[in-house]
Amino acid sequence: MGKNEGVSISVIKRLPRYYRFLGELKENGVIRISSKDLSEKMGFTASQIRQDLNCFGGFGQQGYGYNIASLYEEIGKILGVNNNRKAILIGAGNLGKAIALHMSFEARGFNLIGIFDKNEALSGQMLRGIPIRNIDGLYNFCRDNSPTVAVLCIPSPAAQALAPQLVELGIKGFWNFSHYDIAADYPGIAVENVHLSDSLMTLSYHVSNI
Amino acid sequence: MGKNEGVSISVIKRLPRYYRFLGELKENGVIRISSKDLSEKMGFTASQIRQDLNCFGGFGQQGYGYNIASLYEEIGKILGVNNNRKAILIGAGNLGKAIALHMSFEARGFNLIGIFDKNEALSGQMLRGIPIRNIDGLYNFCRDNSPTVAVLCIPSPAAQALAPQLVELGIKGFWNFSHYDIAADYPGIAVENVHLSDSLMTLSYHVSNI
DNA sequence: TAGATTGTTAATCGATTAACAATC
DNA sequence: TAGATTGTTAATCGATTAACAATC
Repeated sequence: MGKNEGVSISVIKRLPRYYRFLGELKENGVIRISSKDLSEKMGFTASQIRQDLNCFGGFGQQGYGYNIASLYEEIGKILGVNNNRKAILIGAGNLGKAIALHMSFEARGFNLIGIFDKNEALSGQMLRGIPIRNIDGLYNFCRDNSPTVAVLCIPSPAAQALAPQLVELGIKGFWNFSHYDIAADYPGIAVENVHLSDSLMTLSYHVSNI
Repeated sequence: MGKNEGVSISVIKRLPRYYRFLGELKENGVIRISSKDLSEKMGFTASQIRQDLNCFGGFGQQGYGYNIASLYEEIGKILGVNNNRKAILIGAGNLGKAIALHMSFEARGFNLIGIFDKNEALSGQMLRGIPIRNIDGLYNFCRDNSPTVAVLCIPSPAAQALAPQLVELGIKGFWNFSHYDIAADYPGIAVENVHLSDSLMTLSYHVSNI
């Protein structure tokens, strides 16, 4: 791993957006596109697009542009959409349920194999064909199934307490919806903190300062 | 409006994080904090904290640091957490339901006054004490209640079609969970596009490139 | 007063944009 | 071949960090 070590966070955060737009173009039967035309669609500069893509390889062709199908596939590879990583979801409240039911985990490189909640009353209930298990079974489940990613839809204190345990159990990545910031300082652990409240407050600011 | 026009997006995106950490410190009964101590807690540099805060005013005191309660309140004001803007939510599927039930709209400056879905079968069902209405009633509802913010939990094509109509109806801000990017080029309209799929793919990349 | 810590200016760093030679 | 468009280097811009005089 670590082949693309030099690539900056700013570039990486744009990759899913490229993937999205290229996917649409592909759906619409478009075969090729120049960085200039893509820049107009996406609201980036053509220069930035060429720079970004060149972090990973020369995917284009002078005088022609980029082949959409193959660029889409390349970016998919970079993002690991076919990696099929085993993931577990912890917390089957409103948000956890919505995430479990709503997200296309498969299309993004994940395979949701387990759902946990501390609420005994939920145990056995099915979400997406996956049974909700009691959190007590987490240790054995991880030992037997070796998931590598955990989706946290639990309150801050629970997330704070659980994160180190999950690292012990072999979790390499967190998709964290709790109010708590999982430190980016676990060595060798990837974290995406999704702070919906922060996003809502940013919107509040912008609406007030249009 | 537009008083803080010069402030960069990077700074604004950090404000909710300040607000969160200061809120916790306040809860814990801490009275004052220096930029240095705060920097260690938050993982920013002290320099950045002082720069960020000074975009909005001199909230600190030399030799003392920052008073937590008053800084918390100031940032709250900047973010508009007491603005109580009328908001509507469109799309009461899994995600819409979770957002409606899970988010503390009030604590972030919003008052959720209406929920809409095109599915007739959901009409009348209550979420958080708010009845789900049929989307057909949107026009009259907006005319009568003048909401200023719309939360979109609907598929891309629906979001794309609805956005301009909502602008017509007086919506000034979008919290958009659809796959579609609402253009930041509506003049005078604030947009927060929340792309959960993009976040998940970014995590996928990071896990593969630790 | 002396010590601490801010507010603010200057220096550095990184990311974006522009330019253009290479080449399909 | 001529035209188009990339890959890549150089220039610009903005954001972060460092430094320090002001001041509580």
